[in-house]
Amino acid sequence: MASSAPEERSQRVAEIVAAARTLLEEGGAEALSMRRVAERLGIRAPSLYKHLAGKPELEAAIISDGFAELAQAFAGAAGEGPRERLAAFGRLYRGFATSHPHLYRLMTARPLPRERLAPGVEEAAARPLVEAAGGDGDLARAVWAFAHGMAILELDGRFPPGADLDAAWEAGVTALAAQVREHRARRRQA
Amino acid sequence: MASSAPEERSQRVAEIVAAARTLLEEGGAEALSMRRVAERLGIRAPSLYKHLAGKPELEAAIISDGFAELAQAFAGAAGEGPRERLAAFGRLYRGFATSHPHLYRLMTARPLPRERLAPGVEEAAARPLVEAAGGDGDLARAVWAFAHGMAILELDGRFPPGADLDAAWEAGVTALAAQVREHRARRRQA
DNA sequence: GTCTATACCCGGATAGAC
DNA sequence: GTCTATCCGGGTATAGAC
Repeated sequence: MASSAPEERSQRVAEIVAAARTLLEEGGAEALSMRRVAERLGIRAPSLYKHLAGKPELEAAIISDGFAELAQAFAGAAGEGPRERLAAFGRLYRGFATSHPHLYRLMTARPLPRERLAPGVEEAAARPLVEAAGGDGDLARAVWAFAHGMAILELDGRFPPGADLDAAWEAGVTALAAQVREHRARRRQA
Repeated sequence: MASSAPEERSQRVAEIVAAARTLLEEGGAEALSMRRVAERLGIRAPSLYKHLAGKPELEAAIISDGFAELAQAFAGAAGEGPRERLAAFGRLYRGFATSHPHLYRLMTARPLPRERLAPGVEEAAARPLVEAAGGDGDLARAVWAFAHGMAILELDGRFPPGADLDAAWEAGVTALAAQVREHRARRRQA
């Protein structure tokens, strides 16, 4: 069974997910344990299993919420040409990742439990990306790979200390925007 | 203390690292436990601590070896122009990731324990990337982000089932190669 | 020096009583 | 719906046998 959207969750389940989310955002994935979630709610860990199937389902609920919030963040993406659209997408993407680093990691840095997610949330978050890429699926995947790579490598502290990440983002956006423009030109010809 | 290079490792430590590497490559990070490593060597887990400080040091030894192998793989990278050099880099990078998925994840999908690594291995693996990017550090980081994003998203099964990943790689390489060419042109002017 | 046995703490999860 | 008791597996420290 797929995880319910927030509105369909029972009061108790919503409280559990909220407590779990707080633990995750404050202390990362290691801080998110069933025992700790229970402790935060003043109950024992086994009691949680009367409301949720287990930890994977709890994580999936958090991930579903994350995708919904990401899609909402993208709603504010605007821009005249491919260049500005891609740049705006990049700013929002990076902003989400750096604002919710542990949540972002949970959402992206592992295989996605698609069967447990609320239906449609992944697609809703992906759509603005495809649009920013001018409708070309291959290019959209290249853009996503770039954006995810920049975001996750920054979160993990993998870039050198003095690295100018704004400049790296700009270099990638510039390169990919030129491709979007070319793809559009080819499309007009056909 | 930094992890020793393979040649400086004692026989016993080398055997332990080899057993750990096998477990990792065969069963992923969850399969890599101190108990299992010991079992594979016919001893008990606590005995390992006479040879190694702990699991983080064992992982660091595996990671150091991985970087050395990655640097060696890049040695075969050749190409006439920026386009072909970047394409060759991408092929080798993707090949390494798909040939050793669990090792690649251990090396890249988490913060890097730099203090425990054998000195110089990270830089040796990074150098060919900077060269492929034409010497521009910002562009090199954009290239790395793209390559890592493509590799890790493929390993984690995050792209749609029918996605043409060869085409996505090509789109990104084409876009970034054009930037490398432009950077070179600007450099000649100055 | 190298290994063993034992033990502690943490984690996910289940069974069954109230 | 919550409890207690319990199991399993993991990393790790200590004590002591050989």
